Amino acid sequence: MAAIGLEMKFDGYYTLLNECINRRAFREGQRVHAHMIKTCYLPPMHLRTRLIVFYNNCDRLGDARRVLDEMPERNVVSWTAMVSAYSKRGYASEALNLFLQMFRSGLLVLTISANFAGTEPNEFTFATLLTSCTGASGLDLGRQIHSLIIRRNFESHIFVGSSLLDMYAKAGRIYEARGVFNCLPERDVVSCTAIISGYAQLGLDEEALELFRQLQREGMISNYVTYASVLTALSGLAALDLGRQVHNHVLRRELPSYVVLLNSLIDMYSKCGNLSYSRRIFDSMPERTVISWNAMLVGYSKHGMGKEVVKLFKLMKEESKVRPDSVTFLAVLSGCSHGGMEDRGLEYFYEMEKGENGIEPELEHYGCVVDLLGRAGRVEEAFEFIKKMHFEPTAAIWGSLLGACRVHSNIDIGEFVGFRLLQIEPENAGNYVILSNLYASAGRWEDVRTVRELMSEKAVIKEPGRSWIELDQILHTFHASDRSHPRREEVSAKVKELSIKLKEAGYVPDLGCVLYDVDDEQKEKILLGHSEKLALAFGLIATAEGVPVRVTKNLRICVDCHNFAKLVSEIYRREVSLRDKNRFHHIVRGICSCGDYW
DNA sequence: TGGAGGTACC
Repeated sequence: MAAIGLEMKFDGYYTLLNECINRRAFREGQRVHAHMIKTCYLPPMHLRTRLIVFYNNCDRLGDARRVLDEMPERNVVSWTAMVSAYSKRGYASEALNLFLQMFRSGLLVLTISANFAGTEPNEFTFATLLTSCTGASGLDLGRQIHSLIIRRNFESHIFVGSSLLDMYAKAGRIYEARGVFNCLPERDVVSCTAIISGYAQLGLDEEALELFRQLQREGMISNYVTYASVLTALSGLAALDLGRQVHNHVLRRELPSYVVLLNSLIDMYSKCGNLSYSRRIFDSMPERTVISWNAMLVGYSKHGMGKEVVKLFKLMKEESKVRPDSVTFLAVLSGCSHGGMEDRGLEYFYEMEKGENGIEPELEHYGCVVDLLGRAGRVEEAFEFIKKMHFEPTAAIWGSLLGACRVHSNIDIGEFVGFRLLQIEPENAGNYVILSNLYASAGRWEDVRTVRELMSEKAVIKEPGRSWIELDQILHTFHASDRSHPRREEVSAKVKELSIKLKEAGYVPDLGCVLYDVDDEQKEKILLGHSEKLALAFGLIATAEGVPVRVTKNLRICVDCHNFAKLVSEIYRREVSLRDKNRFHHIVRGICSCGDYW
């Protein structure tokens, strides 16, 4: 009779707890737990595990841990429930420590008892644990766990495999990730999405897109996470037509309005140059997270629309329950800078410094201030600001100041900063180019030569410049002095024609942009071979008159190409929208939205 | 008890 009573008690508690888990009803669940204690009921292992799940579900990791610690015996499910909670909330070292504790307890039991299955990790444990292998030591740990997985024969389990390939991809080891993926005996939408997103997150956008297409051909049914991942790749490629096509798929599939997917769409449209679509999606969202606001703010920022940034930020503070985070402030500060609203940006930064927003300025925010001061021509002040920072200045910070020195022709500071930068980042060719630009603008040709010699001494490997244009869902890519495009003859003839016409209108090639030791004629030839000029020329011949030309470049646009594009927009009456590594340049009738500062 | 996902200075 007593046994039946206990069983009924168990059933009752179990049902009640599950309801509380589903509804995340903390108080109610706590009362259920209290009732067990008050009535001296000793819950069996299974029920205690539900308590762990319940507390974790209500964000009460400490309470959950107490339940685990007080358990007279534990099985793999109770251990794994707690490891999972730590992993999900980002407590990686706690997750790993608990796993080790579990693992050691398993070994201990192994030595004293034949029945050790209770604490032997299973596929659930490994799949969840691998998500905690991030950061600096993540790869080492991940590899060690991988060897445990192989020894226990879990490698081809689909969840373990997905988690494993994701771990490698997040550590930048895409080949190893792909190896795990290729060896999976079966695939599902999660493992496929993990590998696609792995490529996209490493900036291997074309590979991500190609794999997405291949897996679709092979029958993968995408879900909203797959679409979000491929949209990230399309944002990187600025592939508007392809992005629209994915958007249409999403609409046809009638996927519910997942915030994550809508955020990806906002980002994709803005990075593909279509801000009004981004805003339309943003306005139609039933709920927004801080990432939705940030994506929209970043969009306006990259397009140099400072006023819109300020307006939207105000709206966010007034009307939204979402609190700005450190990324919001990065977007707002860089938006003010890109939009030529230096004073406003500085005001925001001082507010941050005073602690008015609850967000401490980080190194990146200081970087924005250097940019703001530099753009405003306050180069000395920017230099003093860097010296007073309580962060060690990074190459990005010095790079920002060097850019300001170039635009405002401040040779003294520029020279100091330039050489400082060459010490920190001797392999970055861009730094030599800007320093050389600076000397060239002052007519210091001897110094231009010194910089050039330094560059050849240090054997700089320059990331090859690459520009592309999307036409009818096809990306046409050009490399510097590229002769590989099927329409290369036409393109090169068009560049020559442009050069002649532009020179008549006053174009003077900026030879300081070339760091090769060749004669001026050769330098001019090199400049005309820059990838963005090839893409621009191709855009002019491949699209109808009057149609805006959209070019995307993997690096920052050079001074000469910027001048060139401005003149093209004026003479050929074409709007040119050029996205470089940092921002958009919207050029209309010879005037660029960047105000010639970038 | 479980695996994938959106924003970020230069």
